[in-house]
Amino acid sequence: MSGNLSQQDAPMDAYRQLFDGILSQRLAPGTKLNEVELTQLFSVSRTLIRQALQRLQLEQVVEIHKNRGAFVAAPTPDLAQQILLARHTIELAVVKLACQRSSLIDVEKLQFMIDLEQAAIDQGDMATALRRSGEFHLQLAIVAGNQPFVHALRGLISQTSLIITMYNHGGGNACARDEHSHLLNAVRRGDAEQGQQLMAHHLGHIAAGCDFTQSPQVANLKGAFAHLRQG
Amino acid sequence: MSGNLSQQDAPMDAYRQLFDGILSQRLAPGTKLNEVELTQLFSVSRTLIRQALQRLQLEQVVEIHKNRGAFVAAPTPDLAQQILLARHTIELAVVKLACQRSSLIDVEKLQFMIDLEQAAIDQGDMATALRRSGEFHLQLAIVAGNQPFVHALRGLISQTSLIITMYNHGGGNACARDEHSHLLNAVRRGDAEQGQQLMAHHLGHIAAGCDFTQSPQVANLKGAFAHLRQG
DNA sequence: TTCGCTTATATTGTATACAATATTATGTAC
DNA sequence: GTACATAATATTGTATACAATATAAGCGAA
Repeated sequence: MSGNLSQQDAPMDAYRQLFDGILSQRLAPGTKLNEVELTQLFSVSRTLIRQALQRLQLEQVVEIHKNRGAFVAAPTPDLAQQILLARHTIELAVVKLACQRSSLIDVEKLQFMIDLEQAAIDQGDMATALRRSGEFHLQLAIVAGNQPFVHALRGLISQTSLIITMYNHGGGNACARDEHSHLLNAVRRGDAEQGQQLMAHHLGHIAAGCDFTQSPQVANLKGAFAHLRQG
Repeated sequence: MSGNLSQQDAPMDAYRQLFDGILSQRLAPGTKLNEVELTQLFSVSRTLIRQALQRLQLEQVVEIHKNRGAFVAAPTPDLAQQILLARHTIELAVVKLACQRSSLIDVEKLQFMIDLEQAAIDQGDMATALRRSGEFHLQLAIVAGNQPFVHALRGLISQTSLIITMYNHGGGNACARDEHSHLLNAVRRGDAEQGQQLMAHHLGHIAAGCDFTQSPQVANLKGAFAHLRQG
């Protein structure tokens, strides 16, 4: 049903916790990810922590500096624009494929994800909304049926979350629901032309909502995972 | 000058050996990569072998099945076409950027890489030629100045090598030199339109050279690395 | 023989131990 | 007090040891 990269593993656990922490903006860009702290937070050995960190690095969400440790990535304005351009290129191709291939079930699932995103928005939980927005885009790539696109977008979408955390100045993301809905309508009708146009606008809005002249806030590690400290 | 992903490390060593082995077609698709055998071949501990394998997995060049081990990836015909489509999408964008941004030094380096590839062809070393062909495409992405494209293409190009190993039936790749040269000419002139057209043809030829109706040859591990066995 | 079961071996998964490097703290000279 | 050198600490890098799983071998019954 979804990308089957060996689910339910123990290593996956630390990975997903960190991944969600980053996408939900609990882990701010630049945050140092101390390995032993993470072992205590997740109750696994450093081996698995390091696996998770390496994977996150290869997804470009974490930077690892030799002998210095791992940090949540903090894309520069220049890199941020490269990322958004890459998304533009890939997602235009994705939406075209999705328009050509999507089944009824695909559309239903996408609609469900839009509803989930909206629910988060209604509750004022913008962090969750942001994460679900990303999941919608990724699902679109899955529907498109192109594994390399899914793979590439997984990293790019996560990085976009970091970009929004760093450079977005409120407001801009609220219109996301309508844009996703309109996008899905184009997919429903199989109107690739229209779908691509909407996607281009949508991604353009993300970029437009960002101010690439000022910099980050760096949170601390234990604070971000306070909710799962037992003691 | 090139992508600076921490060079000269010990872990990099095992990674690069395996990577080159795959790209040079010494390691055939489907080959089981036994961890202890690799420790002996490369004289490092399993820790580093596993790191290398994980990285190769995330580049989609190796598949790791839980409790079963690592195998050189063997793309199905369907996946192969997805990969070539992804390359088409990304590399058309890449060549456009390269046409807009390339400096004189960039062009010289690209020309040098074409010469290297041709040298390998002249010596009849098609495996090396294939690897260098891939390096040319990757360098083009570097010149284009888009890090996500570089990142994505690294994996896609490697996978293409596997595809050619599995499905290509001779001949088709010989025309590569001229195609790369023509491509570079378009970049020199900054003619994005022409560059994209040539790139589309070039990638089309790769696909055209493949017969997706028959399957692989699987080599053994020790044979592929016989040249570095000290004994 | 061949199928199925049981046991032995091999291989991978995870945790720990040790080594190398970087960071911080301490103390002394100026 | 500041700057520098040196020592103590903390953190990461790598190798090994142990656990869990899968694979292969042996064996008996149909």
